[in-house]
Amino acid sequence: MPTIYDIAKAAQVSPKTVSRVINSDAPVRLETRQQVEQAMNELGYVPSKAARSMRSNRSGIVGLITGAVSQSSEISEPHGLPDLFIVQGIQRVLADEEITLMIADTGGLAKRIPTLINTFLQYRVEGLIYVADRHQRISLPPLPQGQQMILVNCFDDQGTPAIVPDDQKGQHDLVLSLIKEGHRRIAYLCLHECIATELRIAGYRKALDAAGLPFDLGLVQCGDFERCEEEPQLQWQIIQSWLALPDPPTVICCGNDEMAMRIYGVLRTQGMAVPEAISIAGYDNHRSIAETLYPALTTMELPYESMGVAAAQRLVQLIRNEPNETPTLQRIRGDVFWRSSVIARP
Amino acid sequence: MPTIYDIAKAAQVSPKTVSRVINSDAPVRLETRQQVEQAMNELGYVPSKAARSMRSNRSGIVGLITGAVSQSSEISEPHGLPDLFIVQGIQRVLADEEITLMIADTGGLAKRIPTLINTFLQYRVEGLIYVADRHQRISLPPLPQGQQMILVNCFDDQGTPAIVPDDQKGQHDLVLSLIKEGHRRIAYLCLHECIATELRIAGYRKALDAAGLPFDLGLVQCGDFERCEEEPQLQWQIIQSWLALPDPPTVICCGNDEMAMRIYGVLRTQGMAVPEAISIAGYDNHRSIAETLYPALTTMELPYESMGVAAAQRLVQLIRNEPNETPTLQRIRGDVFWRSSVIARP
DNA sequence: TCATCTTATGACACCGATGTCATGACACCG
DNA sequence: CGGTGTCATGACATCGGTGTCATAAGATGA
Repeated sequence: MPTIYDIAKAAQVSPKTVSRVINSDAPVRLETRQQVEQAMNELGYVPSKAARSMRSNRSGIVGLITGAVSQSSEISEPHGLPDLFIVQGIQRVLADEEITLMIADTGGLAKRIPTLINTFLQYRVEGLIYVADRHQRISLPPLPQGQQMILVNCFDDQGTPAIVPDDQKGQHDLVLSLIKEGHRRIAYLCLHECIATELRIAGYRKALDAAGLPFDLGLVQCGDFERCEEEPQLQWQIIQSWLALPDPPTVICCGNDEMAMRIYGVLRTQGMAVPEAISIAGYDNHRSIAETLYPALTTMELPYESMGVAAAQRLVQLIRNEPNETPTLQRIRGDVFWRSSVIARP
Repeated sequence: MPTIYDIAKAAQVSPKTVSRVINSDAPVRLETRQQVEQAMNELGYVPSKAARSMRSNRSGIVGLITGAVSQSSEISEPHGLPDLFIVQGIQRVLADEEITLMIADTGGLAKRIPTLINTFLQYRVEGLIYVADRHQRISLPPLPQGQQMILVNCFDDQGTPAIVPDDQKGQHDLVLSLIKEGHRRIAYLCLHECIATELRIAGYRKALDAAGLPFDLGLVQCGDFERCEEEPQLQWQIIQSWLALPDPPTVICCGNDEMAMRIYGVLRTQGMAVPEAISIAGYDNHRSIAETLYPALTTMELPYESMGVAAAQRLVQLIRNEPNETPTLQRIRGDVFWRSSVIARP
């Protein structure tokens, strides 16, 4: 691979002049410039980032650590695939800023994180992004002074800037939409206990309050049995108990789209049509499920891509040392995706 | 960030001695080594890859280009998500080799490829990987002499080493499994015309031949109507025409798991139970669908992770200049995942 | 005791860019 | 015509490591 010296020799100028042509940071006579450009084309010159970043102290690299990427291949669990969209959002922003993204993944082992961070530090990354596979509280090892970092889909107690989904507002908006369509008795088949579930139940309750509807604790049940053999029966038991109520629910909100998909199966096995007999709503807007299900699923978007965009923009601000008044914990809102699994009630 | 000179000064040795401690490539007196190590710990020394790779001419970086990553966010199409598994497989191998992966994505625009390659060349990547979002023939711009590259999920006419799924063998094995379970009339609702479809139909036919069963052209139909409004009806028409045959099929193979999922919906709407009335098989082993559907879907795995592993291993071989006798086009086989959507026939 | 070898360490140049400063050729002005 | 300013270019040092070679101290053997 030719160097700037090879180009200089071929164009019969000094290396510094070649540098000036590349960076156009000082005037170069047209004729000289053309000679240099010709030499670069003929020799196929590509400048070395290593040399450049050594001199300028700017690597142009941002490092991203994610735990979810390979988790799914090791553990046979619902995989946290959607966080790919977070990476997409980040990429889009960074590409515009001419920043290169390096991605490392923990393979599900937290103890690998220090090693990964160290690798990134060797490349003198200008910033770090940690992406969690689900909304959670985390604690990362301390970084060198001045090293910027952003947390995505998680947060810590050290005040590191963090981008999380607004789970409370999300469930709130979804339930409010259902109420607007005339639903009064809204059941919630939630996920196991976790931060998202807590926030979403709060949002669910707030929406009912806002509409002046009573909060019925019996209508909120955990429907997540970790895909065990008996899951369909257990879920059906819950639904049956709801249907036996004097004032049964007209719609069931599910903890996520996968659960909604399984509830479709359970209901159909029992001869109940969606949405005619009962409406179903999901959460996540996991498109390969929500759009493909028949009928297509009404759901609340988990705004992964927007979260990625927000994270990258905030990191760029930090790197550029631009002032910003964003709170440490930045909550990103999603939209309701209204499809045919919910029908209006008079 | 401290440099090797700072460590040298703190430990009262020469920079070269510090280098020797870091690389353990020459004997250092125990006492000296300890001084150096202490200084490194105290100052939080992290060696600079830029400086290192400049001197050693080895970047330790491999570049990966993928078109699928952001395609899904721009175009509302079935997204090529599963190729994330390819990246996982690659990562796993490269991590063991202490190679860092840089990922760039075209955002679905082929014209961005030269720019992305150029960026990677600036980092002096030791190898390049191009990952396509579906099995296809491609043509990439020429690379500098000596630059290694591997194609994944695609191939070209220039003899670049390529890793593709063995679609023919895949469909063949799936159909053979169905035959072993007693199915004699096997319908195939395939995807639109493409390389995978062609190969899979060939595999389907070969399996029938091997079992001495006749190939009935009428049992192979394109069931892919690109999610248009009328898709369910059109699919039902095809299925109805099959059921009206004097010797109707007992199982339908679908072009992929998403299609199988939609066929579940169509059949149930028409009051046909899966698998009692008719068995269904998919393709891809897209787990969030195949495992979540009720009943769970029998399907042929698209061996994305193995493809990633094979690609990375082969690239490492090329980089290390190790001899290998692998053919240019390397076909990777997947397994049949037998679940409850297919029942045995007497 | 002196020549020879081994061990541990340092001096110095170099990888490929760029920042700083110097310099030569002109143009312009008084 | 000499002083000043601008333009285009080059010489040289530098970023943070490592390869090459030199060298001093101690070990070994004749």
